[in-house]
Amino acid sequence: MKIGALARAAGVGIDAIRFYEREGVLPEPARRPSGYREYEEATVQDLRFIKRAKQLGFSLGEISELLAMERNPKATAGDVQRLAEEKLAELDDKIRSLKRMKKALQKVAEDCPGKGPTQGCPILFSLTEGRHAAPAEGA
Amino acid sequence: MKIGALARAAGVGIDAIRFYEREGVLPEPARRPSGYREYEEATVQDLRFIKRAKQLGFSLGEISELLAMERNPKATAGDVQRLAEEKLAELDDKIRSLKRMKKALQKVAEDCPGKGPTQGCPILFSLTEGRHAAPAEGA
DNA sequence: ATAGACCCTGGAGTCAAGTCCAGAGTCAAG
DNA sequence: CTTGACTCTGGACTTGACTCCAGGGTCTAT
Repeated sequence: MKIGALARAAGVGIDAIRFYEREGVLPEPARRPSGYREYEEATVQDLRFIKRAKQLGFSLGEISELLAMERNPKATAGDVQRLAEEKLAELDDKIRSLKRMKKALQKVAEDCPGKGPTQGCPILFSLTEGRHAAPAEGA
Repeated sequence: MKIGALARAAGVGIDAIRFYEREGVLPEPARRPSGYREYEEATVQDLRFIKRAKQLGFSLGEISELLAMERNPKATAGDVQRLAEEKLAELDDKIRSLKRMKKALQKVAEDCPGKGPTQGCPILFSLTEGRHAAPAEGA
């Protein structure tokens, strides 16, 4: 299978495949005498693996690890679990941080009259005066 | 006030201030004959405004708009509110997306025995086989 | 044999929001 | 006057995950 067919089969871009190979996420494939990359069916699965892991929030670096574990007979399910738990914690942090932002913005926005001059807008006011949760630095 | 004092007073880096000026977020300040930037007290407030707006999730581009509205007498509280609501919606999207990821990862991880070979790990299995409920991505 | 689709490499560009640097000039204190 | 701290400019670099390009070579169907 040539790279174009692989890309279509896996639903990724050709450049992304070459990029994964440069970065070591995927191994260098066999080559035809012409230099064309020649892929096996299994590589479609590898690319789908990468796609799904990305959807779960893993970075390419982490996906490399995951792929390496899959291939390494000495790796254990515990290793994979550890990575998954780190990622879960990371996801939780991000969610919490975003929720904090959302709450703060809602709080600030709820009294905005939605009309009239900006002077009456509590959003700008709170950003300007900032007497909310802002810690005083360097008194 | 020179740039170093301003940076300390506002709690940002000197380079960040110069960057904001280059990007048009802050106006170019007055200059001494030597070329040194000379700031007014009020700029400390502008920088704090930027800091807080960033904490609420606004990008520098959006902060420029916010600052422009604050200065433009024709801008209304409704304009500000619109921006805030867009941002709130954006925040919500991100939270939802992250939660989706988290759920999917949890689902996949909950059966992982945490020991033994990777063959028994449902995390890798689901990434490889992908026969779980693959959440349709945005499109 | 030839057209047109496909592939190769290496490198540059993208986005955001800065940070870091060199080399030169300026300011304040002693 | 001399330090030493500060500031100036312009440009390069960072992170992550690609995308896009030029200027070639190759493959396949007719």
